[in-house]
Amino acid sequence: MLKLSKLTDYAVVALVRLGQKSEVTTSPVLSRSTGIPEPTVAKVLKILATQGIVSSQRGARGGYRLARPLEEISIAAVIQAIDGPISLTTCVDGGDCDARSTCGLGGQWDMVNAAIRHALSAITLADMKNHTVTDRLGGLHVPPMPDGPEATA
Amino acid sequence: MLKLSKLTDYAVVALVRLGQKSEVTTSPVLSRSTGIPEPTVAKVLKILATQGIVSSQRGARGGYRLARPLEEISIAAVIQAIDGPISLTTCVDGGDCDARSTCGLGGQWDMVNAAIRHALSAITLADMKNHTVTDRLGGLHVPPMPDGPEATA
DNA sequence: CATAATTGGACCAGAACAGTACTGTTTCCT
DNA sequence: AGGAAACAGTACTGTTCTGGTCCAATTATG
Repeated sequence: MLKLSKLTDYAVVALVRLGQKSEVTTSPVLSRSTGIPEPTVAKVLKILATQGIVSSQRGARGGYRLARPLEEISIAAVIQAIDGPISLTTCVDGGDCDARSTCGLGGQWDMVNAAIRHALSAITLADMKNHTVTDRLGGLHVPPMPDGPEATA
Repeated sequence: MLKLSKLTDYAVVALVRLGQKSEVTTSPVLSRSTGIPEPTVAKVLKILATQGIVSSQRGARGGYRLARPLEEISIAAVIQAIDGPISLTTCVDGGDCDARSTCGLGGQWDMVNAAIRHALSAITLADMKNHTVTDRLGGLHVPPMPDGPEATA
């Protein structure tokens, strides 16, 4: 379906929320403020920590914090952190393709991959937060939450 | 992994090959000329027929034929035919998202989806064929990719 | 009209993913 | 110090989806 994993979706949500507060935040708090199940959000944060997207603080009073400002994190980076490399086909450069000699289109997919990657790299998490481009949202859309309507959990 | 199904890859290969002959072609013939297993190529063509990408002729002496010239078929169309709609998340407009009220980013993904769709719509099957870099099959070299074929509209 | 060729649709097996749970390590607070 | 809180890593389970196979409907041909 050419859809990215739900984990990635969660990652973006959590990261945007995380970018709205400067102090470290724990998984349970993030879970409550985003609506994502606690184990899942914990898993996502864990992965993001290993990829350097967020920095973690262990121990009591620990939590997670954005390693970079939202403006510096592209959607592509998040996708690559969670879902792995962005390669539409297995026929990428270096990949093994048994029908390579007969398929006739060499590595044309690289062009497509590059296009996708470029489009995804141009959008940052800040773009996801600032509702700049999207007034055309016909449906229900959420008010731009002032600042953490939870935090006092 | 943000990769599309192998079926889609096969579809592109089969379509490009199909575009190189004007008469109707059967699945077995296409299988032999592409290297794709017969049942698989048959399945792919079947799906493409239902989506109107190719026209089919049942019965003896039947086969498949391109419904549109290669130049008129975009990669996006093929992907949508095989993999379904291009929607990176389930949170698209009209989709059901239980965490919609809390995720905080309304339908920002639509912007990302649109970017992807645009990038994919700009590449046609003719672009996949016409290509001059098919000479280096064994090597891994990325085609000229200045800044993305067309992603910045 | 019978036969053969070919598409059309349904079915089944395998893998990949999402989600959950558990255990271990680290750090703060009392 | 001792206990509690929170991250880190691993393992497991259930579900979904892709990929592949088989049988039925259809049509030209002899």
